[in-house]
Amino acid sequence: MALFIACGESSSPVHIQILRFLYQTFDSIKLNVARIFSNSRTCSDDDNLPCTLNDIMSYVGDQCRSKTRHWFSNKDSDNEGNPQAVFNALDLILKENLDRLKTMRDTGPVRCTLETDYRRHVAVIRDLCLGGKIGTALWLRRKMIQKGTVPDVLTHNYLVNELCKIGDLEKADHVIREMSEMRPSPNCATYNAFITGYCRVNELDKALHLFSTMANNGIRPNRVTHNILVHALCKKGLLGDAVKFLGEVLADDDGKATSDVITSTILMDSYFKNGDKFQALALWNDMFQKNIQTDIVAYNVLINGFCLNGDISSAFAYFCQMLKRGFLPDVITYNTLLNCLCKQGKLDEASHFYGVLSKTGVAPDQISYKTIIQGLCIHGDIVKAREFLLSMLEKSVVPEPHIWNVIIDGYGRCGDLSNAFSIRDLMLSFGVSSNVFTFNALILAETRGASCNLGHIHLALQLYDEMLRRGITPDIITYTELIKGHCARGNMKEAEEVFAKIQTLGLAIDHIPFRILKKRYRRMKESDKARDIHQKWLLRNK
DNA sequence: CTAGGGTTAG
Repeated sequence: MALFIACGESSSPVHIQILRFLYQTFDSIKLNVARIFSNSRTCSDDDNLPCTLNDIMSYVGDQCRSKTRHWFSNKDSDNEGNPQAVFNALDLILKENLDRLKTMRDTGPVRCTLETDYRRHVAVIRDLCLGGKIGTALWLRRKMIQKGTVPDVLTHNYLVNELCKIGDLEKADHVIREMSEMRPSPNCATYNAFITGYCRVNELDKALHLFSTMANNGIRPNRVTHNILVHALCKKGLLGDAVKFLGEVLADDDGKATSDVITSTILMDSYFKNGDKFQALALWNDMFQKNIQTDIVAYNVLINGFCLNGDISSAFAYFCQMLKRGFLPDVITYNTLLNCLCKQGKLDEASHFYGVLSKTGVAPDQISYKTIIQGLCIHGDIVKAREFLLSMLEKSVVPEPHIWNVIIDGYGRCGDLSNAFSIRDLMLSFGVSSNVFTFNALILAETRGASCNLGHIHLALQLYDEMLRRGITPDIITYTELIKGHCARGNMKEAEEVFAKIQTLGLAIDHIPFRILKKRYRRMKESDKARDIHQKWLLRNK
């Protein structure tokens, strides 16, 4: 009934199909929701509870949406129905049903065997974790435990992993404690997730401490554990410690020192980043000697390593080798090489390579576009950069803010204010909001105009006001640009005011604002004031 | 997709 109302009076084929679809998918969803509610007779004291109902609804809604989308994509005719209207209708129906289910909850639980009940609940917890609804997932876990059914270690690991991913290590710790005191006992994957969590928030010492307690708890760290810590050490620039660590843990392994491709990849990457391509290559060759199967990530690290070295011909040599060995390059391989070509100013080759990329079925991503558009802008080919932007729009890919900003900046730097602003307007029309970088690019465009064509500094100031009105916080670049603009016009009083403002705000300041002011005072033969600025600079560095 | 490696960056 509600469905007919929601869909309107039309009974076109598409609506009938939607109806059929809804009735097919709805039962399973209802079941899930019912199951959740059937266990919630007592109110939880969990602090996450207030969001529970919303979470369930959005969870169910998401499932429905994705199914609907899938359903739509399978139809190529009768498809001019408005999907948003369908989603609205769906939401409406879901809300009604949730209300009904609430009533059901009070009148009696849904009958089901314990085993299917358990399996469904566990599956819901897993899905909630993967969907980022950790609060609801924890709540459901507690409900299960209160009913005397304890989720297995795998399900707990999903919970721990999600908690660590959002950085709530306190709660992860709490869950793991409960696991240790009751059941299920944490396993190696539990610890690995927890260790990764600490590494992610840069608490390496805690991660290492956790590692050292594993043996006491009767859990043997595995290769994954080692890789997590080796990677974290490398990322902190402690390659030497990483190698030492690896040597120690492998020595404890009764000489069964089987290294794997991931460990080698981590170390190889780190050697390259430390500028030691010989050690990196030694590792690569070692992998072949030990008959370790390489993979595409290892190749990407190798290719990127040579790119970092500026050795583009070796990078392409290994690119060819990987093709010959039957490894299909992925978008990261292409982006790496594309970036290298752009950095070296080989824009023609980069464009050509981009053409190859798109013909081999590797879809370019935002990074591909960003790389090539930025390369083109830096090397002055703003026209071509703009063409790439438009080609994205033709493919219905909405560029991320950074890409728009690069083009706006490109126009600004070559003095084309009208195009800079028209791209900004185009960006807004696609629903992408300006950010601090957008405004900085526009302010730079205006102050550049001001330096050759005295009189436009007020336009830059207008932009600054607009920025504040929109709640975008100016950064050091914004203020530096304003100082530059004021100096260009000789408004030294205003320039000094902005300079003072930077210091009041306590923004991290570099040498640029000092240099701009000093230079200007020197040019004005105001050597006292120039010296004054210099003194301030020296004072800062004390 | 129970846990581990690679590409961008005004």
